[in-house]
Amino acid sequence: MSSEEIRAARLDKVAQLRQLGFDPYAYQWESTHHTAELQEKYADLPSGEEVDVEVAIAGRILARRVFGKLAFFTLQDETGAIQLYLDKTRIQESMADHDPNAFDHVKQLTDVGDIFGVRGTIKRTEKGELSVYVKQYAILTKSLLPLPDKWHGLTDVAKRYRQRYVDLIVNPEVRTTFRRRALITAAIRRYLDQHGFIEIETPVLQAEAGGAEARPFVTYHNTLEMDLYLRIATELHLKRLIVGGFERVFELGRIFRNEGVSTRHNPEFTTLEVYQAYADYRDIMALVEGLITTAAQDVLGTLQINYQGQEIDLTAPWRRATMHDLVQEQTGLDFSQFKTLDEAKTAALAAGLTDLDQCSSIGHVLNEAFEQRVEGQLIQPTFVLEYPVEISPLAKPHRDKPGLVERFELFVVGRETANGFSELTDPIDQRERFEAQAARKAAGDLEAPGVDEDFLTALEYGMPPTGGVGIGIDRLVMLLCDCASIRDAIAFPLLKPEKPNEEA
RNA sequence: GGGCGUUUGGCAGAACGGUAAUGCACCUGACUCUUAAUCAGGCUGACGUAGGUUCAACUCCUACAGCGCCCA
Repeated sequence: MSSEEIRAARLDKVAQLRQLGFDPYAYQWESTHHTAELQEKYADLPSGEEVDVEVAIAGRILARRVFGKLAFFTLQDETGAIQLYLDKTRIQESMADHDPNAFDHVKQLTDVGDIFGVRGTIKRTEKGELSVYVKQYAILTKSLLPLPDKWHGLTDVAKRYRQRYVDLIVNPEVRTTFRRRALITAAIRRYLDQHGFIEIETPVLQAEAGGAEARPFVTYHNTLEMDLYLRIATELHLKRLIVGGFERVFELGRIFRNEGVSTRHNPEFTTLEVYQAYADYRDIMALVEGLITTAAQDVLGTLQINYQGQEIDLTAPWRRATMHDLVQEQTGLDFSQFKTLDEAKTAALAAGLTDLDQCSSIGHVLNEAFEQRVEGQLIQPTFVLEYPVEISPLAKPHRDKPGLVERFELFVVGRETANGFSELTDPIDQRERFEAQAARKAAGDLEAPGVDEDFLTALEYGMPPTGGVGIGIDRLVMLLCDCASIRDAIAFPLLKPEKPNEEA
């Protein structure tokens, strides 16, 4: 039978239900329990025994095993599943008032996929399966479309992302991931709240997208008749709040970058940015350790995690090493010895590094060496310290090391997971760095932002010494939920439309 | 953006260039302890799109599209 015919057959059952006086799209149902509660509460009930308390549950029918005068359904709700024991004699007796043929109807008119509510007692069957021994039932929502194969499930990844609702129904571990994701963000907010931080929402629509280097999405405001950009970071507005007198602020929110899509990149993703007045980057590193270990401990109950077959130990304190030392470790190159860009490039090429044409400074070459040789090696959590000023336009110069800034990035399983620094508070220095970026923008660099004059004005009023950090929440969720792709950590990742639009 | 791979019904999954399997689902019947229920019978329905080669294309070629992996 074709899917159209299956759908038609189910629509016919909808009509039959209405004819019998039942609403196939009910309005309400009162449950007394979730399935997981029942499974836990009656875990020790011996086989063959019944408990004479009445319970009510609801959920989706995942499987049907129907006999002549007996049927077993598997009912799934948000918490798990339980078997329904449907006995003809009992059902016909209990429902005699409003449906003398209740048992025949449950056989004829229900399908796998329907939303079903039942009331009954608890019984463990003789074969040992805890069940709700049904007295009354109601078809709460009739399903028209068949679910995927009960045994093989839905494995086509594209279909899983496009029809996440089906994925969630048939792949329980997907629900675990998103439940954990919610617990992780809740744990983060709780931790920050306990440490005196407040969350303030900053604008998504901006006249100038700054605070990072990335191509923004452009949109248009009709009545203002102007282009607006979706934010690429929350940094500059949160720092304005520090200028305004808030000492501990954060925002956990969505940002948008008009860049490629991959297993580690989605165009919209979630970051946490935190700013703490009177703190420097060392204070912030301790904060990051506290935040992530607390979230992991709260949600997973352990700091020993397995990510895609690798054992990761999140126990703090984490390794701290400078970018220079790590690059030297992997390549033998000592970048502090180089005096000119040419010298650095020549040595780097000799060491086997590639694609250095774009590098416009020694710092860029160092960063390239780091990305090519070091990043992927940093499996256990590692803070990489002291970045070149050329690639860190918002960080404060290092108090002891010229040419470097007080910045760290956290790497776990070879991925950048957090990026923080002692924030630059000198408005004159900041203007020079903005102008260097603006020059690159003018030269055609699509990722370089322009000068944010209002932010400079804010700095001229004076920002206290401040430490800040951004944490990629999707990547943190990937790590803690063992997701191979960022698309497994985002409920509805961006996908291209399956068929190109026919219009214009 | 480049390379490689992949795309077969609602789902899963086969097919030396020669009639497009099979399982689940679906339909009919039997069945009061099943849990991938079983047994008997049954219908239906698909080769991503557009071209090309060929007597003949799911199969070979080209382009396009979606998805995946690797690289940028």
